[in-house]
Amino acid sequence: MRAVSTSRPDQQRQQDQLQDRRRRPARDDVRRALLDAAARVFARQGIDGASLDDVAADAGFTKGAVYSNFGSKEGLVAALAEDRTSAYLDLGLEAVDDLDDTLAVRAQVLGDRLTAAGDEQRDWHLLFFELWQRAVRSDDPDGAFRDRRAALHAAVTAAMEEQSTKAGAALPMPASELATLLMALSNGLAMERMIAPEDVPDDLMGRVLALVVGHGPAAGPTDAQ
Amino acid sequence: MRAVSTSRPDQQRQQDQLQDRRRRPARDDVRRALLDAAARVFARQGIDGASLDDVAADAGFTKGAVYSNFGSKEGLVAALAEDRTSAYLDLGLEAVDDLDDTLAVRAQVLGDRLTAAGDEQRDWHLLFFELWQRAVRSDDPDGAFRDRRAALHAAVTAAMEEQSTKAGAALPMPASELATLLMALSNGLAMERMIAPEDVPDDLMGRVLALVVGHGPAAGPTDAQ
DNA sequence: GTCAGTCGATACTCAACAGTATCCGATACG
DNA sequence: CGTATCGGATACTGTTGAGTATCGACTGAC
Repeated sequence: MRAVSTSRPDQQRQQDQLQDRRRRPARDDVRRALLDAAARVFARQGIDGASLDDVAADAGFTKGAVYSNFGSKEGLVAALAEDRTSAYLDLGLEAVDDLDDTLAVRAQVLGDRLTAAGDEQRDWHLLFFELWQRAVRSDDPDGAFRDRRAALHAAVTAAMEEQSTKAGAALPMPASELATLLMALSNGLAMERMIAPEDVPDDLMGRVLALVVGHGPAAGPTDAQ
Repeated sequence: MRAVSTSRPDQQRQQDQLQDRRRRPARDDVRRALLDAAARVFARQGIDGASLDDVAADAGFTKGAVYSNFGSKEGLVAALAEDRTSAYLDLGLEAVDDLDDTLAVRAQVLGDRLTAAGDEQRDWHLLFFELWQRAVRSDDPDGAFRDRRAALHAAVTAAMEEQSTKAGAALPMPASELATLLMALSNGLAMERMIAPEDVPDDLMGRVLALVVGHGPAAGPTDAQ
């Protein structure tokens, strides 16, 4: 059962890992492994800076597997964007959900969670910025990335409205603008934190969000009128 | 896209433009032209995606000029970072300077200016993000980009403190954190605006800044209601 | 057990590009 | 003028990497 790897080629090592020895891995597993490897390698070296050989080798396969599964490098990138942007959306929503407190406290907690998530997923965040760049450069308005971002924005907006209603407190600006602000702040602070961690305290984002949200036109935290 | 030019090689066209025909352009002019072309081409195609031939051709020269002036592609990128990051710093400081009003109003104006600047300099902003990426990936703590960013942060912090003193109003958080916040917000909102302009109203940044700054612990101006 | 189809490995092609060596003409200086 | 130097053009090299053609082994169906 031990994965003896003395001098046998990569694809056999991979097969040992994924299933029993000499068994061909299921297609979905290969796909997954390649996508995960692509996320790692692209994040570290940049999409343009990484070759398909690099990606495939990291997954324990060869380029052939990539072409068989994704058709081209561009196809791999598109699949990756699809795959990982969904994960991002889920993470954001999860952070907003099932909180039960005043708006300001919720905002604080949300900020802390997003900051922590950004730290843990530094690599993925780098990849995210690169996908964003590609989407902006290719002014195709129907890219997967744009769609996903729009969905995230809509979901966050809805969550904001819901939270505001539940808390019975008005928001300081339209929910949709707050959603934009949240996303911008999350990305912007993550950037600053990556390049100069000492300038971005752990709780900064939470404090700012609490400040903004707690300053509603109809109901601040202390002056409920 | 050939202009009216018939068949004369590029370097002669360039010489015609910069000085009289057949006159060799001054070294500094060549350098400038190459840097400007690099900013344009890199912003549009990405640094990795653009070849030195592309850059040189855009400036009306050939690759030889690049190697003669910058030694390597990496050298060109470094010089570009040096050149353009200074410009960015100046723009930020200029936007903060010579304002004379309440803190909140100043914040509002500052936000508007930064937003407008981001719109006008979309290309440069894209390049900026790519330089940021490179700086983050190469964890060399002494890169020109990091240094420049640190200088900008320090300058903005100082400006914040000065403004706060002049206005006689306390800030809602340390000036240094406000500086971080300002930079993050500027970058983050610029990103959102590039990919989804309709989600980011012109005055959003100004309003948020005013909201934050107007909510000082010791002196909110009138407390918005 | 046999056979067809599939999937990934392997070995290529071909183009693009960073970098280099050399050349040539304009400028600067005697 | 004549000559040396300098800076950019031109032609070349080597390498890298995307994409392709083919091959062989595993799988699943009967």
